[in-house]
Amino acid sequence: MLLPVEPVFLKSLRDHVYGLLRDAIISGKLRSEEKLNERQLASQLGISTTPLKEALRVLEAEGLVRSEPRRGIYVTFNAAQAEEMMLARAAIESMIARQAAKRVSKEQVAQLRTLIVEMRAGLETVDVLELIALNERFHNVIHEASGCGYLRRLQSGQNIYTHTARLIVLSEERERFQAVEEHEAIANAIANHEADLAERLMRDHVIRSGEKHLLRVSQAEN
Amino acid sequence: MLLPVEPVFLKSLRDHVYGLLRDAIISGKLRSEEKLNERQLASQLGISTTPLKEALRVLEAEGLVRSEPRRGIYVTFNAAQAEEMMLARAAIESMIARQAAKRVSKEQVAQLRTLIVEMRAGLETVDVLELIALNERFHNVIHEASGCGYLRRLQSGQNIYTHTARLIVLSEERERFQAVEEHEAIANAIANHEADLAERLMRDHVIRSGEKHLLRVSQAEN
DNA sequence: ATCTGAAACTTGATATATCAATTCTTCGCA
DNA sequence: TGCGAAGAATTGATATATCAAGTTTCAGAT
Repeated sequence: MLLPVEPVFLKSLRDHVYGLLRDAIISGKLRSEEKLNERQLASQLGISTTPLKEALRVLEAEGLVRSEPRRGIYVTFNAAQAEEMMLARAAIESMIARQAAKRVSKEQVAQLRTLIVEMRAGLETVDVLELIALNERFHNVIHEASGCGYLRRLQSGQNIYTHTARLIVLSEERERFQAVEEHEAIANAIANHEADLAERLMRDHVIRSGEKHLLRVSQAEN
Repeated sequence: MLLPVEPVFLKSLRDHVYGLLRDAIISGKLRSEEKLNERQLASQLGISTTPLKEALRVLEAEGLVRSEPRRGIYVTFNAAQAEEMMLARAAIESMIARQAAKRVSKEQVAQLRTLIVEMRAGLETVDVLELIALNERFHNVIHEASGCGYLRRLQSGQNIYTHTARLIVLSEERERFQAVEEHEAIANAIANHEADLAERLMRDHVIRSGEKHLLRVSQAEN
């Protein structure tokens, strides 16, 4: 059996550049209000301006850069915006949870319950990587239960936490416990089709853990 | 005194084309799954492919078209997505209302109260255009009170209602009454700094009136 | 008749050249 | 010395040319 091709080669140049620039902006390598020169950046990356321009348009649509016609392109990202992106995540993710509570199937409820059990077990083993994977699967089940492809996509655009940030946050025992508690409450609300409750719990969960991530990020910068 | 130049000439070609295509997709002139040929479309519009490609990337970032590398660009918009965009609007707008309730100034509270009074007066005069303008100003005050530039931007990207749709919906007396009632309740919640309440009221308001808009749109299509 | 594969064709991906608006520099006049 | 206009330089906006992946078509073998 053959392995799939490395994703890098499947992505187009513009997608690659887009990811590159996004990471640079989110991680702070490109500072806010820093001017980006299309030609210079293109030659620096060893590409032409066409794919770069397309990548910049996507970043502009996401609100990470601002383009002033015939003047320049400026990075637009700071702590305040990071917080707003976290709030956006909370808003969208909680709306997804709301819809999931309405449409979840019995199989999906079972999946959620299984994941909760595994998370509880994971608390003991202290394997942070596994907990991160479980978290992702948990949210994925909810996303699928919601049946909201557009919201899911919109939500993924608000993601600004790096893998290392997740590692640091989940390495705290208190955080691990609280996260599992909250996940269980959310799972129960969805299982019971309590849309309002699921929405509220999810919103509070994302905001609370988000504030913790943001705190870590700002600490890491100083 | 000179009038400002027509906005058309201030916008770059790509922004113009972007708006053109977005309207065409939202209004249904371009059907879902319809294939867009870059060259054909460019020559049809009388432009080169460069600004068109940039416009298409923005639409792709917004989830209105889907680009399959070296295969084609396909329109992605249907009734289900329109509903999800409305839900996204509700989620984000309610998060904005939540923040506004925390940060609103006394002057802004006064502005909201004034607008409510004007809306009540407008109910009698039946000037729909003025009501639409008042609605917009009402939401704008809340947006400014929230201090959330990013959320505001994200929210504006979820707007799919045309001017005529607004006209039709607000031409119903029952809808006008209910909208003003809801606006007043939201204004009170924000004035009293009741973040949770403001969020919930705004969410329900956007969803309720949104469902009405969507109903009108789907009726207009058949 | 069906399947295979190579060639022609289509089309998005990428590169390069040109255009035009903005900014910067500099020279000259008050 | 300071202001301002002209022109050079910069740079994003736009147009055009080229490349390469994917699709289609059709001849030829089984």
